[in-house]
Amino acid sequence: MDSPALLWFRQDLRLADNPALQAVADRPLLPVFVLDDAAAGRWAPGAASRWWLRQSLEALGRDLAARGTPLLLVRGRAEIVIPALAAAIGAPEVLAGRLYQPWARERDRRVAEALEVAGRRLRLLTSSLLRDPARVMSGSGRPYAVYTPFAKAVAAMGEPDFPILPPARLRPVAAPPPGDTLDSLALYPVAGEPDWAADFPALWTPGEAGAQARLARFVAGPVSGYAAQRNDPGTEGTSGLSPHLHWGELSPRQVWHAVRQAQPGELSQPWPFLSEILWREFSYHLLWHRPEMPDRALRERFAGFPWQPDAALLRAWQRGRTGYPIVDAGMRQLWHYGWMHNRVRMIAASLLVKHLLQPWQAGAAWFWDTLVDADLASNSASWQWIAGSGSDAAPYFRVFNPVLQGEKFDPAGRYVRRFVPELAALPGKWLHQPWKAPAEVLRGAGVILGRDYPGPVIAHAAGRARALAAFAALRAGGHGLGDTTGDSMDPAA
DNA sequence: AGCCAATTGTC
DNA sequence: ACAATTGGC
Repeated sequence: MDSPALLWFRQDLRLADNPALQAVADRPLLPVFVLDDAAAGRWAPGAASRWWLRQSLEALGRDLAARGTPLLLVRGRAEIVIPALAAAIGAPEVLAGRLYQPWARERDRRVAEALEVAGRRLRLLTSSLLRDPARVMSGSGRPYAVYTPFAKAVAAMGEPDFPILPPARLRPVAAPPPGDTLDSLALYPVAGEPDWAADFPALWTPGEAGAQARLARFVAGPVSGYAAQRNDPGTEGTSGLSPHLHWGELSPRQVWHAVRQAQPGELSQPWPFLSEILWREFSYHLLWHRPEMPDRALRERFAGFPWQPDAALLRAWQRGRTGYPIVDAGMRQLWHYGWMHNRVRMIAASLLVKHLLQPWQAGAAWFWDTLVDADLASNSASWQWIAGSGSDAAPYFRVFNPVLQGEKFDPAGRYVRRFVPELAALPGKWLHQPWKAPAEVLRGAGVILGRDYPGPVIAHAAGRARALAAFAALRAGGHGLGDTTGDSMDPAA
């Protein structure tokens, strides 16, 4: 069989362990990436993701070109572009890794239809998850709604298959059609790298080689102390693999087996980390079975939650000016590096939805634009989890105390001092609650509250009480809330 | 993978 | 006095 194949790269920007690439065998191959923002709509990649994507496409293009099969880049509607390319090279088959976002599922259906009209077909392979979400079902034959039984079920399916090696060589098609340039995809808002990304390269190396290097570094060190170190935002205790996994520069089973090789034997040892991989799987499981997850609360009850949308409060949170140092450190780390430590994501998200009563969708939208690892499944599931509106969510009455969380997880203050430098000279005792510091301590640290650093946007006790009252009103089935802010009431529908 | 106030336990 | 535990939110 020597007919050419079209290999459609989407969120599997790698050569190793790529089932679609393996399925091509040694047929002539045209690799293509299509930037189709119109199909994705609101969920087209955000700014930080586009920065990443541009670099990753550059890397993939280099890797493919080195094997004699340059990557074709095209801007446009996939259901037009893909069938046209398949026709141009006479490919009976288009191969791609399966996507799970609602918009992508719709689009794949349209692409498949357009191909079938011309007697061709779209073959989708599982390449970005350990298990296909449709294949994991509870004993009752229904999808899982709770993480723990889901994780147990996936673990009980046994270790995933070993990764596939990258192909030794690839054959190009005889006459590749012309494509667009990387620049013309306009993944950067202006020519040259955007200035907000100035420090991204210090932390990130997008592309398959960078992903492999990051994985190797993780399994050589942090993975062994993961259970203890993962909650310390001031150290590199986590893997930092999330953006690589999002774009599929690495597959979860490559990660799984690298970790298993470092920690063979009982699954319980590497479990704290592998469990995070399974949280990602669970998020995709939820997205597949509950496609409304990015937009609407999974718990019906929350449809009537009395959120109080407020542009100024949202902006203070976005800019890292809430007056809670651990939260502000996180929001600034996010802006600076396109990434935030997971522990801090929970604290910052909790403050936004509980103390500030801002709808979780507003927080999710900000993360979508600023995170290099923005992922529709993980982002939506996690925001709903923290808001209490998700399947298997944290109960709404769990309200993080940002002072206690800061003291518990950043006891030495390394993290806050790094990202909130205006507080760097404050002694540890006051670092997580500068408004309580005596005047002479503040003076000694060179801090004037309200000028150099804001006071707390809301007192913790008041914010907590208001959040619990809102929740109580919800439980009582009422839609009103006896708040004192009057006209700012605006229950989100 | 919560917080907090009340209660109980220990010196 | 203070720590550990508990139950409601």
